[in-house]
Amino acid sequence: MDLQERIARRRSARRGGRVVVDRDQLSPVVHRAEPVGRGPVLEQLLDALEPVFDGELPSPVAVVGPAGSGTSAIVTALFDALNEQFGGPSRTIGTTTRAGSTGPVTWFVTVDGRQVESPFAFYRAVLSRISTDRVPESGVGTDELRERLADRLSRPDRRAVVAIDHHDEPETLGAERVRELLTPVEDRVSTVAVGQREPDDHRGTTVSVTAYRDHELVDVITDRVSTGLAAGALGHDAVRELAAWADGNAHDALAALFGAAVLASEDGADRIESHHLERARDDVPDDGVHVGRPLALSETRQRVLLALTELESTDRPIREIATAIADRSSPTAGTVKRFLYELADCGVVERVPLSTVTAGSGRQPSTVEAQFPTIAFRALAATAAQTSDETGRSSD
DNA sequence: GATCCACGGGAATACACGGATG
DNA sequence: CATCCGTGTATTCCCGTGGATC
Repeated sequence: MDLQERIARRRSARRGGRVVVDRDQLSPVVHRAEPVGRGPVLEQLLDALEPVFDGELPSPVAVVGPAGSGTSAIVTALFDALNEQFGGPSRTIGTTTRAGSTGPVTWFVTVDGRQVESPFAFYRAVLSRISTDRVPESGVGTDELRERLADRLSRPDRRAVVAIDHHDEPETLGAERVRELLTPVEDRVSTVAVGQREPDDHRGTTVSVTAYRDHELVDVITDRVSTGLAAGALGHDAVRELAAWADGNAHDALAALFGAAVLASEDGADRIESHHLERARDDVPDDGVHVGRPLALSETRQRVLLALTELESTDRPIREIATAIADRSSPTAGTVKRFLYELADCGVVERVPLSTVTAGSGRQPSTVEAQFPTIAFRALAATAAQTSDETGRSSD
C-alpha cells in the first residue's frame, strides 16, 4: 500500500471515529458501574440484603420492574461492589492468597438467565464465580458439578447470594427451577430474582423499580452521551426528544442512541443528525425485545439473524426466507427454518401472516420480522464474532 | 507418564405427524 | 382429499474432559 493510501485510511478512520469516542460507553448492553439516578432503589436493595452485614443469609429477594427500568443495571452494579467487600478469592489467575485459611466469605453471583439455560450451564456459571479452579465446560456430568458446588460451600463460613437475571423471560431457567437446583446447598445460598414479575411462589422481600421518568431518562442518556460521544455530537434538545420518545424505557432510548451513532459513523458525519436518530428510532420495534436477547444466542443463530436483517424483501414465506439465508453459507435450509420458528417462539422474531398471493392450496404461510433493534444488533454482533465474513470495516 | 477411549452436554439435522386450507 | 405449514422429537455429530490402559 502506498503513502497516499495510508493517509487516506487515516483520514477516513478519523472521520469515521469522529462521532463515537467510546463504543462501550454507548452500548445498550453494557452497564454502568454506578447507575444514574437510582439511589433510592439501591438503598432498598441494600436493606433487603442487610443480613449479610451480620454474616447471615437474607431471605429471598425479588427485584421487579418494567422493561428498560434498569433492574439488571442496579443488581449488576451492586453485586460487583459487594463482591469487592465480601468476596473471597475469585477465579482471577494468581489466587495464591492464603490458600484454605480465608475468613468468612460471601460471594455475590449474578447469573444471566439469557445465557444460562440448562442446569449444567447454571452450575457452571455459579461455580466458576466462586471457585479458584477452572470449571470444565463439557465432558463432565451435571451431577459432578453439583457435587463440586456443594463441596465448595460445605464450610459454614462460606455463603453465596445468587441473582438470577431475566428469570421470567422465555427459554431461561425460572427462579423456581433455580431454587430447586440449589436445594443441595440451600442453607448456604440465598437468591435474588430479577425480572419483570415476581416468581410465582415468592416469599420474601420485593424491591419494586418504576420506569424512568422523563427527566431521569434525560440524565441517563446525557451521561452516556458525555462519555461515549464526541463533544457537540448531539444537542440537549435531541436528548430530551429521545427521552420523551422512549417513554421511560432506557433500553429503547440507548438502543436508538447507539443505532444513530452507528449510522452517523457510517456516514462519516461529525455529529448525529436528526435523520440518523429518526432511522434509528424506527429501527427499535414497539414492544420489542432487548438487544441482549439475540446477542445471547449461539453464534449460528446470530448468523441467521444477521442474514435475515440483510435480506431486502422479507415479504416472503418463511420457507423461502430460510432457503435465501441458507444460500449465503449458514446451515441447511431445513435447519434455518427450524431456527426461525424457534426464534419466533421465544419472541426474538415475530411471525406475521402473509395474505398476499396463494397459488398453492395448502396452509397459508407467514413471514418473520425482527423484534429487536437491528442496527444495534448488527454492530454489536459483528464485534462479538469478528471472525469470517468481514462485512463492515472494524474501526476500533 | 503418555496415549487412548468412553462419556456427557449440546448443537445441528432429519423426520414425521398434526392441523389448516382450498 | 391433496397440499403445505408449523412443531415435537429422534438421531447424529462434535468436542472437551478425565479416567483407564499400557
